[in-house]
Amino acid sequence: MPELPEIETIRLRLRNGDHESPSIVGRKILSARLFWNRTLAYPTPDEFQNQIQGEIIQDVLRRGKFFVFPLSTKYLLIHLRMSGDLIVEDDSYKVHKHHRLIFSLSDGIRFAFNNPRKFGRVWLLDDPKPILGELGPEPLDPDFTKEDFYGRLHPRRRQLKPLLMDQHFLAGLGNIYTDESLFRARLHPVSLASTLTRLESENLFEAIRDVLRQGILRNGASIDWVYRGGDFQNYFFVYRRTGEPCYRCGTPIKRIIVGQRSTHFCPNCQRLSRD
DNA sequence: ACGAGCGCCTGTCGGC
DNA sequence: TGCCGACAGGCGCTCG
Repeated sequence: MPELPEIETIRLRLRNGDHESPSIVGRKILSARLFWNRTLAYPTPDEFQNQIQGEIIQDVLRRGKFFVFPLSTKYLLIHLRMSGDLIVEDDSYKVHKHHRLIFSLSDGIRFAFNNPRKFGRVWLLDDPKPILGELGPEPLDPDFTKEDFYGRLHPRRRQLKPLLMDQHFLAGLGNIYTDESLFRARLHPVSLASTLTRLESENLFEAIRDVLRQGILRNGASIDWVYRGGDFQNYFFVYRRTGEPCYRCGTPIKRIIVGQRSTHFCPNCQRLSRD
């Protein structure tokens, strides 16, 4: 389920708690149970079990699509990849079949990494920089400006869609929010980045920020069997609307494959400008 | 530098 | 009912 707005929604629930589950901040990790070894990117299962015990969760942060948990002496990083959720529940519950890693916390509560497709990864590190330092800027960072964006975009001879989804270029966009951003900016997904005018680049920058902010306000999107509780899926303009009329001009929304991914756009509103 | 192809996984959905 | 292919919010790896 994971793009920036969904990760942010889960982050806020973990940090602040809600009517169903308490915050995990300030709680001690008593033990960890691993159900799928390859969930751990680093270190080994034995080292992980030993090092995590007794650590206290200091905060719940986010960088791009990564969850960042500063602990007493280390950093826990979690990436959901294509599916999954982070769940706080009573430790006496029957273990769900897709739970891959469970942290038992104080007061009979547990913190579970649910990951049906097993693509998600967990790191326990002294220093998160080697992983997080590779990421591009945070799109919603107030210090990230439209001039910065143009400066990064303009030198690139690359199609817009795969460039925007490249986490080294910009951190947080995935398939949904990229398609929605390009529609709002009226840009064709395979236009080359280097061909954008300064104005087009600024429009794209603002579109990305608007879409991400709206996604967060709606608590993310919930589609398929991975239901999250957000409702941004009801406000998509193009994503998974193949054949349905464009809300702006009525032209049927088109679906093509770009960079191995489904791509949805309005062939009338989003014209190609290759060179 | 860039794009295409593929692997990694489990599940849903539609067609026959 | 079952089987089969297409598809799914990600990313890292090869290979041209």
